[in-house]
Amino acid sequence: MPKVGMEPIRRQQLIDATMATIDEAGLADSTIMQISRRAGVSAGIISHYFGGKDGLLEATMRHILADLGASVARRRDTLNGSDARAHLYAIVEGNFDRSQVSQAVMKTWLAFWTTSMHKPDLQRLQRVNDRRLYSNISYQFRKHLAPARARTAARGLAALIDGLWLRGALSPEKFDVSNAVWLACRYVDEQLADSDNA
Amino acid sequence: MPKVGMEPIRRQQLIDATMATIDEAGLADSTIMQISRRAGVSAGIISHYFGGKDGLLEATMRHILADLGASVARRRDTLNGSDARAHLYAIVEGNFDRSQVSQAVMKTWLAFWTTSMHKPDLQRLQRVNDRRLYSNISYQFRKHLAPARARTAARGLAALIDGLWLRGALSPEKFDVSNAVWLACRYVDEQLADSDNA
DNA sequence: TTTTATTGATTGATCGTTCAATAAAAAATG
DNA sequence: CATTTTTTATTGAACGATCAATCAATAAAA
Repeated sequence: MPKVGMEPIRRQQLIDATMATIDEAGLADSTIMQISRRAGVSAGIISHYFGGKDGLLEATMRHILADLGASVARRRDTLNGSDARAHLYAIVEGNFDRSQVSQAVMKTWLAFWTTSMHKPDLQRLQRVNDRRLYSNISYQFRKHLAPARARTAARGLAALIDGLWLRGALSPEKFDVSNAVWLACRYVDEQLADSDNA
Repeated sequence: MPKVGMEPIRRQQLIDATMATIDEAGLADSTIMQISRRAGVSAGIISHYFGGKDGLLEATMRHILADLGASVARRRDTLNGSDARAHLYAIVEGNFDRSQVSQAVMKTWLAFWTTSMHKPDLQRLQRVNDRRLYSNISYQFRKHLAPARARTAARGLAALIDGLWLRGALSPEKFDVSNAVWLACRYVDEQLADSDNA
């Protein structure tokens, strides 16, 4: 089996297996033996490629964060120079991208949020992502709203996105993604409409 | 030390110690020895009063859920027969009650959310609480909005509350509770204002 | 003397890590 | 082209550490 250039393949297999295992058993009950077995390799491989279980978990979180960033960036690249509303819509839609709303990804996200509270490395990762979402939203709102109002609108939209996403993750029912996107976009409309009055 | 009627005292001590330990080390790294040591008792006591570690965790979650329910109920009892807006404000304020926004409680909440995804017992608890929040909000909105619009407004407000709360929990900065309450109440205002148009 | 409350060492099981052994591909050699 | 040699990839048993649960012993109140 050994062939050169296995590293990126194994890394991806193990990251996928990690999310699938977390989806099935939860992070607390995910052992490296379950993960490696699902990936079709031995347990020792994990320490070889990731230095240990912690390294695998951090790599998995980085992978999810990169996916989210790419989902948003992809949609925003299609509208160069469009108005703020279109950018805000793109941000909302990117956050509810297909790659972000599978059971496995949502459960992994939540598990990492919980874990990151006590692990500085993961906390830093989570925070960078959080600030980026807020900054992007805030920047767009500032095009139409005074700074203080833009900050408020950005806080509200970021919270609404996270909240819809969280409730979708926790609910046993199927996550109605298009309804969540619609709700968040309506919030954008309401905030921008307020710029006429005030 | 042994005196009759120790059970309720010990149970409360152990539940408090559980939240404090989760706050400090996270649920994943909270052992029954750490918890019992913090409570000033031996490890064996936990199995004696709660049947095991799982029983202690479920009792802790029940305790937090009861606190949240009481926080909301207390505020709503003071306004018998008031209008929908006042009830919705009370629900918002109850969800951001002092007892719900301490670091220890927020970290415990998040840990239980994550765990509940894989433990039917905890999932049922979490779900009952979730439905109650939504039902209460939805009922109030229906006084002023058509059913479909009331449902949407309720989904939005519930998500906004959870999202603000989640971002407050995850942020390293101090949770600006009054700002969160204000933001959620503004959302209530906007939804009720829409009943004039449409 | 009886009952209630509590202890904490022991037990059994689980898990992450390590590392010497192995196997296959790639490179070197004739 | 056939072979040996080297490199790369992988295995999985053994080890050490950790933890939840148990239960016989203990101590204080009733």
